[in-house]
Amino acid sequence: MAKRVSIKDIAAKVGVSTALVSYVMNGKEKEKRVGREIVERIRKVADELNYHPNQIARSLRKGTTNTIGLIVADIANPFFGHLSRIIEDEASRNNYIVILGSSDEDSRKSASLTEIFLNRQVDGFILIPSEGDNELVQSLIDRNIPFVLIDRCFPGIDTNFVILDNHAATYQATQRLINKGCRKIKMVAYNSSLFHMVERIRGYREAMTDQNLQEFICVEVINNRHEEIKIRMDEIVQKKETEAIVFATNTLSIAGLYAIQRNDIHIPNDFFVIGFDGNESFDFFSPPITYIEQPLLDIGKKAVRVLLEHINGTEEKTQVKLPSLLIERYSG
Amino acid sequence: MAKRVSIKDIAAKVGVSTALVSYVMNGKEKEKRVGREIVERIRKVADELNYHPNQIARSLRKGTTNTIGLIVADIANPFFGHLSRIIEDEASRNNYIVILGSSDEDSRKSASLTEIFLNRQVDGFILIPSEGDNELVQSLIDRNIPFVLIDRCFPGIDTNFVILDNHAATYQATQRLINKGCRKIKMVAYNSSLFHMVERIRGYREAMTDQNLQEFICVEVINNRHEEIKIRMDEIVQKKETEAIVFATNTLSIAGLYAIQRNDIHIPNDFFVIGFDGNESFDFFSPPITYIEQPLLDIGKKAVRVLLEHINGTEEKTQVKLPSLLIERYSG
DNA sequence: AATGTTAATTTAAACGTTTAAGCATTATTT
DNA sequence: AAATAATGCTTAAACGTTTAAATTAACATT
Repeated sequence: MAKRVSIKDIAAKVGVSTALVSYVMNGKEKEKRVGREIVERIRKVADELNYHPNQIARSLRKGTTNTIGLIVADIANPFFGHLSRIIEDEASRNNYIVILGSSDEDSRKSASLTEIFLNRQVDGFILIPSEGDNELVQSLIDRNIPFVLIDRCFPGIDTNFVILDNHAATYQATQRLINKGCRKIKMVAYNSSLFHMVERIRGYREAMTDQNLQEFICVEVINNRHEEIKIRMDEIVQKKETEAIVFATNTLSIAGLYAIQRNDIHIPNDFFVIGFDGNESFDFFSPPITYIEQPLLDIGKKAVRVLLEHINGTEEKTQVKLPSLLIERYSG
Repeated sequence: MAKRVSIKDIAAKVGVSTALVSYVMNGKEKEKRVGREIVERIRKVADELNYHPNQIARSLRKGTTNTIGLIVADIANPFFGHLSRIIEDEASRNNYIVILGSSDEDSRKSASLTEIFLNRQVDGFILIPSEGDNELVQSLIDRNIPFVLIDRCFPGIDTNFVILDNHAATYQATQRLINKGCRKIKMVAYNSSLFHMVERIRGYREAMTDQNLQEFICVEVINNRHEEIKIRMDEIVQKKETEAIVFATNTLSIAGLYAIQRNDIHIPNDFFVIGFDGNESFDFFSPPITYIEQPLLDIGKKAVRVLLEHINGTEEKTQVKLPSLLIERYSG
């Protein structure tokens, strides 16, 4: 790579010190009282030489990189893909860029990614925490590093977060099924202590209890391993007595739909189904799937804004819980 | 943020110059002949103080950031999401990180993203070029910046690229339809001069011509604008005479399936359909959709490897064309 | 004429690394 | 004993910025 034009080159050509060039390039010519015609000459030469500031040097000096570290479970998952795009755009509007890492829901990977990103001096994090990230999150707090959790949070730790009102989401979905006359309603969830999962299960449970259906409460819990999901899902959809299933995540919904297809089950005749998060597949399944939709745009934008406020020194924690929207179709 | 431990702090504590610390931290203690016990003391203190090197400083000094700029059309699109994930992993294995930008197929955006990334001194790019990126690509060449194009390339410009054998892909798909007895086979493609689109159309055309069906050749061309796609797609699927459609991209396939659903058309009774790129939706559509699959893993890995070779000084261009796989289902 | 004020510019340090070059000291060869 | 080599370390510059402080020049005020 040909070496790039630096502030020195401009200074030399104009016959002036680098300080002046820096002032002008940063629009501080008024504040620093740089002479009118010097300003012009610097601007002109910078233009001629096609000067672009070296952000690395700038970052080293200023101690700030205008970079956000974004850690998601898996960027290949469209749910996180969408969120990332929204975050990217909102960051870009504020002159930040995003460096990206996928944790695969593995707390060792998220820890390793945060360290790598910190070595690169990111100004803060947007983190989708994995199970067991409590320590990581606590250590970020201890080191006074700005961050905001999205999608999930830790009730015992006082952090910024922007999440869905998960309890309300599954409560509403379950209630809809009850209103349709279902009694034996199941929730299929991950075997996870993460708060969003706990809350989704609690929403389902509470809806059942509130309608005096506690005896029918049944939460099928699955470990997040590919083979296991498939086997367990087959078992679950095969059970004759099931009247309805609420899936607790998008991947579980998809896996469930695959199982339903595999086992030649007919929705809504055999039982009802409600999915989680939007997905094109929900539209093409027959019948189209009723699902709980998250306000991704709001979550992403808010997360960036909160993060930037904290990067800029805000101390009080911002904790946002956003409402879901039940998209009503023919599967439940 | 509490200020981090630097090499100076270690040097001070051990009572030695920063040079030695640097050597040890970079595993050059043999080469630079650092004393055995000094090495140990430096290691110990670094550990105690929990030293992590500041990559920004390192980058400034070395002129290399171990960062790849990845520009895709839209990270929210699972096709690019998958590819990004593969690239992220392969980069990570080589100690590189990825900074990400979405161009929205807009050549002004890709130009602006490349500049922003260059200011941050990325070592090279993996670029999914947009229509009109010829200039951008040429300017990267002129400035001697390492990059590799994926998914698309410019036949007139000698660059690295890793792409699908697009011609073979649609040739094969079209031929399958012809073998099934179809004559009036359409291709639905974007109105784009990008090479992958041109090649996909050419593959279709050639398959038709080779079977003496040139009189039936019909390429429906659509501009990549949301409303237009919807309207045109409705028109296209409504035409009675159509016997089969080959969609030229994943988004077109999905849009086509939506139109088919909207217009209450039955596949394969009304006509056959072959889609492009895998998608869960293809599995849930009834019937499951036959589609052209790209070897994403190979594309992503190869792209990273080629890029790293060029970052490390290789001069000759690497141009890779990978074969597609036709996933045969019941829609065509 | 001395002093103070203001405006315009330069100087130089700092950010945290890397690394070529230099300098002692000790060991080996002649 | 002198010359040479090997060992182990330090010095200091460099990367490209930013910015507080110093300097200079011009002008205004006594």
